[in-house]
Amino acid sequence: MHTALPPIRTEPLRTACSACNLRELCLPLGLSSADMEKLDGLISTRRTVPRGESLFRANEPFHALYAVRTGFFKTCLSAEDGRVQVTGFQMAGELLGLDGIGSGNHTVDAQALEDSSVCVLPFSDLENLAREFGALQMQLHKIMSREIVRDHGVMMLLGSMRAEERVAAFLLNLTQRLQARGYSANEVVLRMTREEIGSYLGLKLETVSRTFSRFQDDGILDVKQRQITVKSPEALQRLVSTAAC
Amino acid sequence: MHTALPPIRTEPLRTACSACNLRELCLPLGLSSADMEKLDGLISTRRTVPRGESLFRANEPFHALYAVRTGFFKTCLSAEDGRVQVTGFQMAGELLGLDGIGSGNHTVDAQALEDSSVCVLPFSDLENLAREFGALQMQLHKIMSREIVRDHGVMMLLGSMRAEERVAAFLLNLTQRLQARGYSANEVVLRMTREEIGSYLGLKLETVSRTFSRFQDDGILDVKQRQITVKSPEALQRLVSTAAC
DNA sequence: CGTCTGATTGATGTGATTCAACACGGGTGG
DNA sequence: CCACCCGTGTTGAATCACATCAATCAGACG
Repeated sequence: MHTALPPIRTEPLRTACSACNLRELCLPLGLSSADMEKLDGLISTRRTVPRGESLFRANEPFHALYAVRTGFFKTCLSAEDGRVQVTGFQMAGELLGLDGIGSGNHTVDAQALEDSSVCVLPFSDLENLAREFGALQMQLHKIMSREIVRDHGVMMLLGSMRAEERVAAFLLNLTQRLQARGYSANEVVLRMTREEIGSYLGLKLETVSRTFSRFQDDGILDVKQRQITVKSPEALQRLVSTAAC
Repeated sequence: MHTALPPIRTEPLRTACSACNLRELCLPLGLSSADMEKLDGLISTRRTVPRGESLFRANEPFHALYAVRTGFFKTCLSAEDGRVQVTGFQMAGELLGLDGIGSGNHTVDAQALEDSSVCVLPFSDLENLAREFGALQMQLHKIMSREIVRDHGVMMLLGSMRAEERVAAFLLNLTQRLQARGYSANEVVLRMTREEIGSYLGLKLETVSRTFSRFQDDGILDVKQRQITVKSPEALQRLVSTAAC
């Protein structure tokens, strides 16, 4: 410990991909350190998004993908008639904006559910870099493919699961992703409202609330507002995997 | 007209991408003719899939994407507990297999609903070619992105639409895709059963059947088994867009 | 011509929604 | 510092849309 002057930059030194603690979860996964340095050069901008603000909105022109550094987002698809569907929740290391590539315009709103920061990945630069580095290209393709697979899972959930199973699957998915980021698998602080969970799961907020209460009665969860303690992950797992029987 | 000997090859000359009538709907979209010739070289194999057979199955290793040349497919996701979700129906010009890129294994079963044929696109070759031709890379990214957007639309459908709206949206989507391929927008021969439609839409087959009947009573459709005549596309459109009101 | 799969239709059941009342907690302003 | 308020969450009762169960029908096919 030294007693020298305080650092001149109050802002912390910009974390490079190569030094980012998310590199095993994010775009750089599988890249050599040489390739990763090239990727560092690409990320010239970062952006902070205060809670409640949008990172981008539907119909805005698409220019970049965004990698969540810190915080938590939701993506919403809006229908002409005003209905809104939450299509996903994104946490650190996950990519936002893939929906915009196809048409050149974003198709969903990405809103921060808590104060958040993202790395901006200008897409044409990313494509250029991907053409140079097969590993980056492959990783990008894998990420897009996994998003498709995730969506298929949600389709299964929405198409054929009952409320209890949906909520159980949602909680398991959330805890697993948090665990991969070094958090406890049993303690979750929900960043979203019951209504947002319901929208994602195709349920009304009352049904989500009731299901949480039932899980608490059954000793599976401890629910204190948004503070959830998973007392029996096994029970949740049983609910999703033996659902039809 | 000449009277010479019959052609030596009974098989018709292989259609190249550059000469394919699907090129405006398929991967080659937007490629220069020079690029398209390179793509021709990539497609060394074609495959026919008889009705009822699988093009690939979940958990099989992923090697290639498939472009539907003729016919009709469904993709199914199976849960451990035996439940099955139809995740999509694919027709001429559409790509199959994107789900397999992420893990290296297919995650769904792709089954032909009628005798079909596909172009086989070995994925590593495709990635190599995409690295050479920015236009091909861009087109591949767009196709994957559009699949994500489509999935989001299905999530909206499954999450917040009622049975009538789901069936109306399904029929509209089908007729629009058929129309883009030169078929009538009013006459549809369904290639799938009521049960498969129901699985896709998150409904039971009886509900699908009843909804068809109701549409017929309302004068919106003419239903004769799998032969559907859309008498009022406007009414269908109204159902999906003014649903919440 | 009988069999079989897929489709239709009706009667009944039920899980989720709707509507409504109330509770909680965090923030603001008197 | 407390009263009030507002967004959020919980809970109950009634309702409804879809599922379930069951019978019958229509074509396709051997």
